[in-house]
Amino acid sequence: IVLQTMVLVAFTRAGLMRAAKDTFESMPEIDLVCCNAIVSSFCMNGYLQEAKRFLEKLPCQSLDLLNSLLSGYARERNIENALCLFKNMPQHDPCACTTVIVMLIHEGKLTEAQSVFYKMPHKDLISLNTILHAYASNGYLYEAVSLFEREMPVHDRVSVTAMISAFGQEGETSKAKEIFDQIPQTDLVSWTSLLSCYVQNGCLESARQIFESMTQRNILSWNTMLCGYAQSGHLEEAKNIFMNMPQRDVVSWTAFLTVFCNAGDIDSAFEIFLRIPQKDSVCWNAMLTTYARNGHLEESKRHFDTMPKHN
RNA sequence: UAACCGCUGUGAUGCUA
Repeated sequence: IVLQTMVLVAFTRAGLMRAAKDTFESMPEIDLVCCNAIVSSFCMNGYLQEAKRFLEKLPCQSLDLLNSLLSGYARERNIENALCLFKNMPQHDPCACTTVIVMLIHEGKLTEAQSVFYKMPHKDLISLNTILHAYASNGYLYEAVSLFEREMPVHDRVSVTAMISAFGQEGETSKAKEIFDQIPQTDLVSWTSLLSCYVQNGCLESARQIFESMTQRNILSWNTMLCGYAQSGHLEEAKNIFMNMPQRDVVSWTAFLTVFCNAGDIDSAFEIFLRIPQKDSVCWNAMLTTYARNGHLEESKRHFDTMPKHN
């Protein structure tokens, strides 16, 4: 059993689910370990109907397996099955609750997410952070602050990052900075969110200082700084960032395109647009906006008709 | 029983409304 289980697991890690399943079915005897292995790998690879069928045959269904299936449903946004499974689970651990809460938030059902949250017997830091972030990013600043200050015994970088973007969206840059200064251990994400806060509020000098003092940067931090210059029409600075960044993605290209949109330089914008690898709907829209904002009705109509997708 | 490692539920960037 042990050897065959090892083979089975090797197949699942390689994504060869068919072979894993054949291995499982050829086993003369099975035990809990190999059952768990096959079912959880079905879940992780999106074979949920298979997972469910196997799971129903097992004499005892471990909470871990039910959680795996639940997160499988959540991943493919199968709300109905997820909620049904959740209701019928013998226990709701923080992991299962958080999975459902995230799914509900994703669906815009904040009230339902809240009610799952309130019923949790043990609210761990991750579930608190999840709800905090939902408040913070949906404009419920008061609720976010109150949760953060009154109901959370401890905070980590994730909690603080949520608060920074909440304050940032409300234009409270100094409160964002105040909270940032309380983080015991900052990381790239918290630095970038403070950077983004300054950028969103047009504090380009503070943004620049933050950006320069960052000990590490990734494409998101470069993009954030680029957006700051792009949105405020700082052509030279934007060019400088764009030329010096180690890598570029669609976001970088689109941000750079908007510099020319704002400057009314349609030809340069279009040149940029043509060079964007892997165009997505946002960059198509950005080009459309460039025509529309600058009074080129005919061009914008033509561009609209060539767009692969409209939203 | 403990330590370490790996996986797993939460955080940061672009157009428009």
